[in-house]
Amino acid sequence: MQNDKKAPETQWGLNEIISHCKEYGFIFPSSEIYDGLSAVYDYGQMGSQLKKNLRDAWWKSMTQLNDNIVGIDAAIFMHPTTWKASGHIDSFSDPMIDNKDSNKRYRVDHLIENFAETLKEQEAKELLDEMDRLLQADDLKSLYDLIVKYNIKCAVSKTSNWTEIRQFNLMFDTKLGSVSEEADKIYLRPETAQGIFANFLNVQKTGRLKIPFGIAQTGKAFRNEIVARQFIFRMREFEQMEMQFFIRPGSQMKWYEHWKAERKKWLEEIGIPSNKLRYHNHVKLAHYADAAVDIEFEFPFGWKELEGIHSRTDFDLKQHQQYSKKKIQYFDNDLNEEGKPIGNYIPYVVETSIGLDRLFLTVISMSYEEEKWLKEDGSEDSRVVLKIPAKLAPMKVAILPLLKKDGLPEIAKKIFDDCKPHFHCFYEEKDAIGKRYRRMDAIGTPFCITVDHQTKEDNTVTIRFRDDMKQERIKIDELKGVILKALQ
RNA sequence: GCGGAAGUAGCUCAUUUGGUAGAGCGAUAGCCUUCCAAGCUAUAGGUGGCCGGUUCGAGCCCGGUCUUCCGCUCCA
Repeated sequence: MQNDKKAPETQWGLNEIISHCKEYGFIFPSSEIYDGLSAVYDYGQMGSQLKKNLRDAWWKSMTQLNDNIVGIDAAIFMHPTTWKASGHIDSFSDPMIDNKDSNKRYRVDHLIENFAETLKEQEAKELLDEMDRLLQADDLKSLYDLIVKYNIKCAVSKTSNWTEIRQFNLMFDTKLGSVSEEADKIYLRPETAQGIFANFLNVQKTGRLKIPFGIAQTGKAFRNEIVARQFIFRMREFEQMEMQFFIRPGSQMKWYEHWKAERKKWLEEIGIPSNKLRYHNHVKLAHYADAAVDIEFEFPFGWKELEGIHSRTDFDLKQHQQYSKKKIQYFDNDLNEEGKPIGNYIPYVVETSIGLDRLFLTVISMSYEEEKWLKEDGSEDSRVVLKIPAKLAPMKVAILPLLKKDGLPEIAKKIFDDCKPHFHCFYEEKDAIGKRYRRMDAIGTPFCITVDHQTKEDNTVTIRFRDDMKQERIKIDELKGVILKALQ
């Protein structure tokens, strides 16, 4: 189809990956039997396992391999004031207006500001003051009147044929309480970070944690994106893996550089090719950040953000301190140059934030291959294979009797039962062996164990490697050890 | 949200001026096979996205609607 911006060196693109994900139980469009739900996807039997493996790998690297990082699991619902404090209510709800002739959409403030630049200084100031007042008051009707009064035109169509002003907010809201009239509006969190900030004191005190330390969390977040496209890259419901690292003020650049390097290193360690990763510095910074960088991956549709590292200063904790009227401070017992404790301060924060779904898409993108080659008799052979790093693969091992007779299935089932507790195994005796290998390739199973007649003589089986299709013969007794070693 | 394109079995598609839908692959159950898909047999699976209109009769014509894709708008 038309969407296929395939990387130049390959014959496949996003569409092939989407099809493959659906065909083999990785990802389905949500509510497909009801014609689907835009920009929402379900993870299937293979996908949910791969996703879990990625989440587990991240969680382990953060909370187990760093002795100064702990994990939490905060609720999706938070007190509405949280989002006042974080700035999400004010900064990310923009009134929009469309021009009916050009179909161009504008943010109302941008439209008026651009127009103001054409006015004399005094007039412009009056207009902008009025705009600010109305924006503050959420008075969309009067804002519309203002646009009409000044006869502001669309730059493209040169007309002032405007739609009504509509409020766009990226946050989903719902009602807390079963009686809707008495209920309060609450939001589905648009990021997990605020659950960490709101629990800063709880975790720091109960964990007796000393700065610098980090709090990690994985979980769902929700954003009402205007346009959601590119498969699971941008979804309305998605999963974040975030870590907020709390540090002494003034040390933010050191830690920013530290995590910038650490995170790219980790991505490479789990198997992402380094030539598919790059940094992209933010020029325009968000209201809370004093430095920000993306780690981008080369997706089938181009270089896009996979993970962000942000120096968030003390913005968030300071905001929560102000809105909650609770002192959010840390007493630092380390001594300064004068030999006295450094004392109280609001910690600074360096954040690492990666989208689990984007990481999933990254792994699928880099793993997917369509291979073709000539067989010995000259005919063409091919396969689709997911070369997922073994330790991330959803299915680790397939146990296959070469034939469905002569006692081979019985031996294979025995091996299957022995291996089951140690890693995810799949047993299958149907169809020719080559066909079963192909099916395992398609879901990315790194190892196939085949039981043949020789097994009955010397207790050996063949182990077949997914990536090069080579085989080795090994003793059944050594099987578990060999595979466990390969999965490390 | 606007504009354009598309929507027939799990997948890829066919049914050439409207006459109650087929194939390949896949799946399932067998058979045959001692190592890399496409050997044999059988079976399942579609109210042709949905609703309505024209017609004796519509997958094919018309209208609406939903969904997907492409472009634009937005993106901490």
